[in-house]
Amino acid sequence: MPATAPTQLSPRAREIVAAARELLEQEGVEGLSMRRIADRLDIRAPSIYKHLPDKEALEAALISDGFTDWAELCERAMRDGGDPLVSFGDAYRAFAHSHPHLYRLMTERPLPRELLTPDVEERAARPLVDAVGGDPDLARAVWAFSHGMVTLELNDRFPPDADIDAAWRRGLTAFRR
Amino acid sequence: MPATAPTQLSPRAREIVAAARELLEQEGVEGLSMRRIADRLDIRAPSIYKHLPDKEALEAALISDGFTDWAELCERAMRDGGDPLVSFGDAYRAFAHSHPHLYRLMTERPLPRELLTPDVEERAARPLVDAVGGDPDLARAVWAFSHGMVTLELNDRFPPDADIDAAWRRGLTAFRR
DNA sequence: GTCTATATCAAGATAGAC
DNA sequence: GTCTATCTTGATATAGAC
Repeated sequence: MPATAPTQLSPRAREIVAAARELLEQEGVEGLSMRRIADRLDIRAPSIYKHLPDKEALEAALISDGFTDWAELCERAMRDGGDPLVSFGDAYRAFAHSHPHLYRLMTERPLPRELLTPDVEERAARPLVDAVGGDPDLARAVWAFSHGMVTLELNDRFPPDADIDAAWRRGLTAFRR
Repeated sequence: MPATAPTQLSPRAREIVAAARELLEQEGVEGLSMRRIADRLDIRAPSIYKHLPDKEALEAALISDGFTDWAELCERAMRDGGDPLVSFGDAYRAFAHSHPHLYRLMTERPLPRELLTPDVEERAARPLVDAVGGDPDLARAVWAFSHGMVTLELNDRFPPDADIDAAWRRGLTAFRR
């Protein structure tokens, strides 16, 4: 029997996912355990399994929510006028920096696509494709640049004196024309 | 007492690191355990601790070796003539694809810099800085683009019909002038 | 240089009572 | 919807004998 995305989570399941999200954002992917999620709700870990099938489903719910949040933020940013690539870069950076651990969960390994809310990945990708006039290769290049900047930054890979704003500008203007 | 990089590993420690590297490249970071490294050498896990202080030191040795391998590959690529950015991109991609799990270990979290072979990080960064004429912002932008492309590719984030070669070309030519 | 025995800890998950 | 009790597995690491 293939795994399928839950059409909807029960209210209680949503509460569990909300607690998991708080835990994830505060402690990181390594700290996200069924036991510790349960602690935050003052229940025992086995109770979670009455509402969600397993940990993979819980992570998939977190990732789906993350995509939705990102899509909303990005759609809003693209509506605000100004250079579309700069708006995109600013939004990308802002999202990753406000939720670094969620961002990691969303990007560090292959997606459990069968478990995600349908179409959520496509929705998250659309604003950038539109912003570059529909050129998929350019969209992928801009995405890769932004993703690379953000992860190198989050992982403290640039030297302390690096001008990270300048590197962002250098990259985005290179793609502008 | 601050942790310090081992000036040199004993011959036996080098054998352990070599076994760990094989295991890492075959099974990934999650599969890299002291027990399983020991298995490959037909010894028990506690014996490892007579040669290396702990797992962190072992990972640091793997990362140092990875930087050295990368630096050698990249230096060679830059000597081979042709467009420097294209040579760099090809080398970056080749390295990440031949050692995806080592690449992950080297990039997915902050580096244990105090434990690395001295200057190995700088050596790994130099060829690109030289290739772009010493402009550090441009070097960082190209690095971010390459790192982003590679991780999105390794994590299967591009759609099946994506023309990944075209996205690489689009990015690298954008940086060329 | 390697061993056994052990400490310590934590993870995901299930059964079945209430 | 939650509980207790439990299974199963696996991790890093230390002590001390050989």
